[in-house]
Amino acid sequence: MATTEGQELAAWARMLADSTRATVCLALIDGRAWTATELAQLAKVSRPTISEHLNVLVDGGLLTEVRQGRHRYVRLAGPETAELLEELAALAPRSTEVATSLAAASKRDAFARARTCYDHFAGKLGVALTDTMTERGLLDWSEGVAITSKGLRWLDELGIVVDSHRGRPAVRSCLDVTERRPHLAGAVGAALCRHALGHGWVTRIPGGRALRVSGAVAELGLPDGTVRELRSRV
Amino acid sequence: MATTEGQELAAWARMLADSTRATVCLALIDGRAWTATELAQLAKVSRPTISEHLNVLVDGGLLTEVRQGRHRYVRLAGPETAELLEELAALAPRSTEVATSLAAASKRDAFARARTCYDHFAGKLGVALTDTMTERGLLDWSEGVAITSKGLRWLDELGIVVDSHRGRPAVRSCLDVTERRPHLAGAVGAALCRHALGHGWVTRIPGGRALRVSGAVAELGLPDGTVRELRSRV
DNA sequence: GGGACGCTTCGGCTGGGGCCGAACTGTGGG
DNA sequence: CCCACAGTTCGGCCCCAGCCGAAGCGTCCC
Repeated sequence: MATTEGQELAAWARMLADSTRATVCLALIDGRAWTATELAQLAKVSRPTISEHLNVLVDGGLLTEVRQGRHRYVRLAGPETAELLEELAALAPRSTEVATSLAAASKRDAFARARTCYDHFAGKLGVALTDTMTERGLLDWSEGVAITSKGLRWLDELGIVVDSHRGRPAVRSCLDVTERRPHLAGAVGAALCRHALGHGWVTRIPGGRALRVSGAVAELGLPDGTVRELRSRV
Repeated sequence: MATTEGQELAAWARMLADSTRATVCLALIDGRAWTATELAQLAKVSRPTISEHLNVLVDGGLLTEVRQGRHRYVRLAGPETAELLEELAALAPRSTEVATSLAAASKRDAFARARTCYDHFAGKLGVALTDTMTERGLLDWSEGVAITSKGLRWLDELGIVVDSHRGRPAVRSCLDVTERRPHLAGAVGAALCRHALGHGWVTRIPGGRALRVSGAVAELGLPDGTVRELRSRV
């Protein structure tokens, strides 16, 4: 007998139904490739254990792996996967955190201010950049979202190369979890993020997806006030 | 120690990680309230078993229940839940169905043509209705989606009452799983669906979410050609 | 070649989750 | 008042998934 729709959904959900695997997947939303040992440390389990978990996730199509020498690198299978995980993580929170430490609060602040969502910008930074690009006529939202010829010229002037392989759409809208408004995703979103990271306009804050924003981020055309706000309080 | 984000996500996913529970949730996407016994029959498990599963889902916030006399009615907690399930079910399909029976094919056809997505229309019908409303200036997509004053007047003329309680947005865009284009959701989408069902313009095909479309659906302003297409092949 | 290192396989332990039948509770109807 | 019926609780069964330590495999580097 054919597998029913319910069985398929259950099989899929089962991949995330273990806290070790869920932790791994959430960590991978940063879009980078992690080694098995790194993930074992993160999830606080032994290497044999993480090895099995990664097998499950790769076999299930949630992750892809690249073997390089004696290393096993895994990453999320694609942007759609990351977006779905973001949504799930946002919808799951029945955590009624009452007393929060100062450290946790400032961490959450940094997360809300600027972070990566898989391979593009999110948080206040992501939304502000999207807004600015729209105001400057670089994006057109009349029918979904599209990049204008002016937008393409702008990318060119910045020296940003967009590789839109495998039919990935150039631009795509992605709902921001903290801002509840759309930010820019797609190949262009990824290219902008890669460019800014490569030039040190933003840098990753270790241990999470949060970003530290430097003044040079103004190169992306953001208003001075916005840049100042994004940089305040470290 | 506080529960980590990974544990929360895992706890949430665990609700769907059982094929019986997953089957139940998918059945409930039709937006109706089902009794425990009905669901037990559907999922082919005993009544004690379904009772426990429903406890899990209600406690987890995925379902809400109403007790009426000796009956226990459950339904999905809300439209967002339904939409998330739709997305998950659409992303999960690693089913490589090769040989499909004629019955299954015609069933899938009916499903793609017209169905409910929780409490609003989906499939070709949902997308066509959304397009028509947009062309006639009843919806405005310049910034997200909104209903125009002309749209409100149209609803009034049809005698459709929109109850937008608990701050549910009047209109909302929901990605159609089969058409891969947005269709109308939100309180207005629900009201249109309820109205059409109530007047017999569409009727449910038993055993699923698919709808049978009558010629009277033209009352919603759909072009003749579209109506004919939606009605063809039963 | 040999040792360090990243990862995997294997065996065995353990807990928890899903399932049912039987018995129980509570509601509704004649 | 008694029976039919919806749903629940209880006890017990079984299976599987997650975990680890020990041992094995393959790669890199000196």
